[in-house]
Amino acid sequence: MGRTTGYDRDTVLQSAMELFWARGYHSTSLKDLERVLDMRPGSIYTAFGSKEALFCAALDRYAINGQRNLAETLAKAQSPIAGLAAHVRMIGRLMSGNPPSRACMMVKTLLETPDDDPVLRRTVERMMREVEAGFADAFRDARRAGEIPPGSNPERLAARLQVSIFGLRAYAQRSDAGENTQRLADDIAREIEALAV
Amino acid sequence: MGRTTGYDRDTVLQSAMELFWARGYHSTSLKDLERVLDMRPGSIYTAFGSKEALFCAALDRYAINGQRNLAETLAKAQSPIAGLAAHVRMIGRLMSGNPPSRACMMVKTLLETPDDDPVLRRTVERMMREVEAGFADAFRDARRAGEIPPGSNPERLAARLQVSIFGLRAYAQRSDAGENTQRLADDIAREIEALAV
DNA sequence: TGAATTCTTGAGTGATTGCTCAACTATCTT
DNA sequence: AAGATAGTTGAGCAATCACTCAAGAATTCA
Repeated sequence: MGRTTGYDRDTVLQSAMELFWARGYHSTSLKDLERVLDMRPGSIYTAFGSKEALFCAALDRYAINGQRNLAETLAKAQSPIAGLAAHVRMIGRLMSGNPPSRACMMVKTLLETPDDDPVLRRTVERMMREVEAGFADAFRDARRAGEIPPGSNPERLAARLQVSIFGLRAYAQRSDAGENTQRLADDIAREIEALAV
Repeated sequence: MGRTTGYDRDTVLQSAMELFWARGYHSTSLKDLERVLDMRPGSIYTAFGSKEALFCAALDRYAINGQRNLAETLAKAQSPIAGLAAHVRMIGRLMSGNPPSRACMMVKTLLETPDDDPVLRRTVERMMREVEAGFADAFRDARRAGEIPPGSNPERLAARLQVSIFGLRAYAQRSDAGENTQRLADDIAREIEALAV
């Protein structure tokens, strides 16, 4: 009973994610959020508690989206290595669309957060560990299947891949990156494929 | 004639650079700057004009530092490829010291600046182009000297290297990166060395 | 229909932002 | 010593920040 909410929580979270992803945490004001979410401050605060909590919920949505994308690409691919290479090529293609930002929202958050931030920093680092662990799982699968040499180190390869993707998407954020982004994504994908025996 | 300045401009710029590098542009307030520079707002404004102009001067100092480091490493090295590999290994070592931030100040600026920022964004992108051009010069030298295959593409290799360094330093910003940073730097250095015939 | 409940509203909170400027201080020249 | 010049000071400005809360609106119960 009582009055029903006049917004759809999922839609609102998606909009918040896009805004935060584009502008970052500090550069996004509550006025911006009020406009984009079409909600008044009181409603925002009863719904999410604080700007920080809303950001965390938005970041969570972003991370879950990314994890689902990776899982789907891996599932569709003929092999783990082919899947990882396809994932990187897809990232390259995504940059040509008009995403809120070409840079990764997790990296943006990592870089604008002080080392000892108890909430945002811990949250984003946990998410990064999960993504990295997902890569490591795929490399482990590849090793088990004999797709890459038995001496390969999945954790090491996973960290190296995350570095490449972090870098690719930071580079892509340059407004003068142009066609380089696609080519770099392809170069990185080829490096992954070159791991196969 | 007239009163002499009570501060050393070079020292002040160094302090400003360290603060901005650590905290980023938006999260650094003038109160922070007043404390770290030991200057009152009036002095800061007569000396630098605005927070943005001071940031640009600090960023310029950062970029010049980096360019000098690269040039010195390349000059000391036995070959261009050896020099680039040494540069990457040096970056890995720098992360173990206590730099204001493990992430690159240029990347931090790129990621916290809107696409159409007329000052900060154009400035940082020009700097990135210069660094990338420096890498390309070294790869061109290597090709001319026959150190890498004649069919190598210096511009492409330079972009790929910049991506690796951007990524490495973003990864290193994670407080849980630990010894991975050193190992990743070494992995990247080996990839460069593997280009040699 | 009216009480109970839930959600929305937006003016307003104190704190902080980047920045200014009139008063003041130090140094130079004569 | 006195005037001219250059640099420093810090109280304070308008704007903005994240956030609050009393009042009003919508819905469900009896």
